Amino acid sequence: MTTKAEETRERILNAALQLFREKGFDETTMRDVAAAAEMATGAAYYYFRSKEELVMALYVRSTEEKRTFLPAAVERSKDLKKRLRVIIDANFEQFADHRRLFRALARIGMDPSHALSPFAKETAPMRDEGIDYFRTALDGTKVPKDIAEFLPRLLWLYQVGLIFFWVYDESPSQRRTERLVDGTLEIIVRLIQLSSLPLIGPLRKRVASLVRDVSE
Amino acid sequence: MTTKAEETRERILNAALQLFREKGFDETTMRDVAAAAEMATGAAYYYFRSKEELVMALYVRSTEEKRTFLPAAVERSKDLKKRLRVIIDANFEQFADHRRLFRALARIGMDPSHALSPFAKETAPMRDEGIDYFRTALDGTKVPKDIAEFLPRLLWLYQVGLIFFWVYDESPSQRRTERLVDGTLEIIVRLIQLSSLPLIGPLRKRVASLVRDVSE
DNA sequence: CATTAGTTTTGAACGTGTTCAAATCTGACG
DNA sequence: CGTCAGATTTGAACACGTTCAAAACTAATG
Repeated sequence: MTTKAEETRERILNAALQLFREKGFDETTMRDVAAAAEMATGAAYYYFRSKEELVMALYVRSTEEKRTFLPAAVERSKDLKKRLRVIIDANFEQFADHRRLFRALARIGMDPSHALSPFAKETAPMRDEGIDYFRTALDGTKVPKDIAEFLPRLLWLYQVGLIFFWVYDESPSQRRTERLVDGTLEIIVRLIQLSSLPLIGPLRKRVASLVRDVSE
Repeated sequence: MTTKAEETRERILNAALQLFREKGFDETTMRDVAAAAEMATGAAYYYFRSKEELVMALYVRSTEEKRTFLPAAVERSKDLKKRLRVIIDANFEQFADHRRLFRALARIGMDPSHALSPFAKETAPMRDEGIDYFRTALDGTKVPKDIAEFLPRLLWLYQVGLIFFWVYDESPSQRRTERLVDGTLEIIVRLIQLSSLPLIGPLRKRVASLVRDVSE
C-alpha cells in the first residue's frame, strides 16, 4: 500500500533474486533471504506467500517491462516471422540472467490448479497480455476466419513450450533452443501462409474443430 | 536381492499406493507409509530413495505389465491409427486408478536432470521400450527414409504430451483428452501418409533437418 | 499527550522429507 | 556352537518451508 511497504517488499525481492543467482533456488533458504534483507524469517512471508512467489514476482516484473517496449518493437516490421521472433526473443533476453532459476517455476509449470502456473486463473491477466502480443503480430497477415480466433492462443502456447525447452537446454549458449526456434518458426509461418490455400481447406477445418472441441 | 527383501519392498509399496489413493500424495506422509507397512520411518528409505520413487515404482510396474500384452495387441491390427491408439490407450487404462497421483510425477516431469523424469538417463530403458512400441506400430506403413529414423521418438514425445494433458484434465471422464487424442491422431496419421507425396518433399525435408539439428 | 486501530515485525514452533549412527537380525563359516 | 560380516531396522535428529500468537511500531483521533 504505502511506499514504505513497497520498499520493504522490493528489498526482500532483490535480496532473494541476488541469492538465487549466486547460490541457486534450492540452496537458498527463506532464512537466508530474510537475513540478507535484514529482517526476521516471518517478515518475508508477510510480503510473499511462498518462496515460489518470489520467482513469480520476477515474472510479474518482466511482464511490466515488456509493456514498455514490446508493442512498438512488434510494429517495427511488417514481416510475420520477424514479428513473432521479436516477441519470443524478448522472453529469452529478459530471463537470460535467471534461466536456471526458472526451473523452480517449471516444477509448477504444468499444473493449472497451482496459482503460479501460466495456465492458472490467477495468472490470466498476464496470459491474456501475452496472447495479445501475438494477436497484434498477426495484424496485416491473411488468416482464415475459422482459425483466426484461436491462432494467437496457439502461438502463445507454442511460446510457453519454447520457454520450457530453453529452461532445460544445457547446450552452450542454448544453441539447441536457437535452432528449435529458427526451424519451428519457419514452419509455422509457412503453414499459416499455406492455410489460406483452398487445397488445405479440409485439413484446416479439421484443426479448427479439434481446437474448439478440446477447449470445450 | 533376496525374496524376503522383495516382499518387504512390495509391502511398503502397496501400503503407500493404497494411502496415496485414499488420501492423496501430498496428504500422505512417509511416517504414514512406514506405519501402514508396520516398520520404522527410516526403513522405507532403505528401499526407496524418496517419496517420489514410490510413484516411480508404480510406473516401473506398469512398464513391465505392458510388456506382457502390448506387442501382441499392436500386431492385432494393420491399421496405423488403430495401432497407435492401442499404445496410447494402454497408458490411460493402466493409470486410470492413479491419475491424480501422477501429478506428483508431473511436477518432476520436464526436468531431464531429475532421475525420475521421462527424459532422464536413468529412465532410458523404459523410454526406449516405449519408443520401440511405436517403431513396431509403424512396421508396414510407408514412411520416407529421412523421417523414419526419428518418427518413433516423435510419436513417443507426443504420447508423453498426451499424458501430461490427461493428468490435469478435470473434465468428466477426461473427455477433453479423449477428443484431443481422436483429433490429433487423425491428423498425425494423415500427415504421415501425405509425407510420401512428392509435393510435400521440401516441407518434409525441413522438418527432418530441424529434428536432426535440435537433437544435436 | 493518551488511546486506539491498524500495520508490520518477531522468532519460536510445527510438520514433513530425509539422514544417519547405532542396534538388531541373519546366515555363512570355522 | 561361536563369531563375524553384511543386511536390515530403528528412531532420534536435522533442515527447511511455513504458520502464528504476541510484541513493536505507526499514525490518526479525541
